[in-house]
Amino acid sequence: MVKRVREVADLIGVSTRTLRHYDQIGLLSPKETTSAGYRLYSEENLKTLQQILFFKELGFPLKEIKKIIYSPSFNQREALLLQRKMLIEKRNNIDKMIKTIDKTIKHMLGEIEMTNEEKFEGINFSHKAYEQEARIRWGNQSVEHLNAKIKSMSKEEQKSLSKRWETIFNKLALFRDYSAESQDVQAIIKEWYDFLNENFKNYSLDEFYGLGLLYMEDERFTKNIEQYGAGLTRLMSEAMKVFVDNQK
Amino acid sequence: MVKRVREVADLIGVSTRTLRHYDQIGLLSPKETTSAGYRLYSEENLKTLQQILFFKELGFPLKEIKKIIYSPSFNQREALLLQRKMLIEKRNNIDKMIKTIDKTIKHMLGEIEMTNEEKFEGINFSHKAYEQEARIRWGNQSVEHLNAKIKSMSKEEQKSLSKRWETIFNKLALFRDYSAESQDVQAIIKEWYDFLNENFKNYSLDEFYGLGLLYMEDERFTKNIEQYGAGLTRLMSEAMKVFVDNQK
DNA sequence: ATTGACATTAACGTTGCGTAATACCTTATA
DNA sequence: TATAAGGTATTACGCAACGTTAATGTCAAT
Repeated sequence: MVKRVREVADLIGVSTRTLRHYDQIGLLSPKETTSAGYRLYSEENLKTLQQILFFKELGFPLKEIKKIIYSPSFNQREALLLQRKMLIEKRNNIDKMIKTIDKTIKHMLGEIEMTNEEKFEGINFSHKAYEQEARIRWGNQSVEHLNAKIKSMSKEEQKSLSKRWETIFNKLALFRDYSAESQDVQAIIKEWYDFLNENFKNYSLDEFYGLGLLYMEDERFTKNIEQYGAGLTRLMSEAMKVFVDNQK
Repeated sequence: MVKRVREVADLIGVSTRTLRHYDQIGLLSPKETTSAGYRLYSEENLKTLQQILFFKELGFPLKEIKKIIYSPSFNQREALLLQRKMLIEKRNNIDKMIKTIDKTIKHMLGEIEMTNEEKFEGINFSHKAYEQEARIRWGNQSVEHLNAKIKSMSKEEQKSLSKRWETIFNKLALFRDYSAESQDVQAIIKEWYDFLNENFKNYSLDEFYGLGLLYMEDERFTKNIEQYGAGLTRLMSEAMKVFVDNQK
């Protein structure tokens, strides 16, 4: 009639370790033990174990369960009601957390849209106030070509473009404190030059130089770039000058 | 501009222990440390800390946060969505637990009604099979009187009665292993005698003795009393005999 | 007697810090 | 400038509920 740990464990669905643990903390001691120290559980032990698991499923900590099960004065109903309250609090917390996550994700998506737009606004020089200057510096076609290209791209392509753009500036941010002449910075500038040439049109070195100057003056652009690190625009502009000089 | 642990802790609202912990596990290391080992936090450190706390509030474990914080933004979105799923699962679990509790409490209330009824059934000797015997032993009136009394009581009164009844038997259960002659047991029997006299009718000592015998024979009664402890009926019956003998 | 299945105790690992205990560092005041 | 007072640093244990080896003992059957 009495059962050993393995049998009890399999029967009820707990681990033998759990049984030993419950014995250790005095939550459920087997009715008797053999001289060799084997734990022997009675039928009543099994019933108690069921009770314990019941309260455990409801989220009671073992200490509480110990009180509930063994002290008749401790009112089970009250304990259950208290636990109910706690559970409802937990649920409310979780609801809040879920809402926060939803908000955050929405916000992130919004930010991405925003920054993407801003990013392309920084690249899109057809905006009236700068159109004339750009024309003067670069000649007509290049600007038109650039804008047309962006507009013709699918959302996906724009995203991909945006990512490469982002990567380059993130890299540059790492060398924020380096000089414009440093190899590291120059390597990134070359990447940037190649990026523009690949995606838009072949810029002449002079045009590229002019672009650098424009960056410095265009607030939409500086604001955008400075997000990656303070002083980045200046570094970039200077580095572009150095780059052009080196190529000549 | 740099801040030491205390200042950061007060500013952000965490403990210095937490800051050291985060440093230990590599979640947030101060930008620099003095030669004496003092941690010095930069503004950027503060921003990161805010981020960490944000994710912590959403229930992320620190290990996860470590990954999330130092990874690009699209991973953050994925992590948030995953966490959302987990939170919803948790909420479902909690809902289940609450439902279980509600069911259990209802069930308990039902049980209480049940046992109350059974309790009074044990006291209610108008049941046909025992009516005659009771009449023979006690005479007619007493039984009628007792039953009439119970029926005339409000639910509230019945509950109160039930509680006193319960208390007495719980006390008796404590002395389960004592002899019927012991002072402790006799004191409880006197309480029981007084209880009956107060609430029903003045029993003569002989009637009280007869009641004790009846208990032993009536299965409804024994079953009820044995719930408080095995062998209680016999102890009680014997103790009632002793009580009566002592009074004579 | 040996073996294989089952049991035992001991002790570390996990999560996120709280809470000492003890010793060095910094700074303000005398 | 010495000293007191208050910060900070480094261990290291504690908590909850077991999981997980590791080393070793017991039981039952061959």
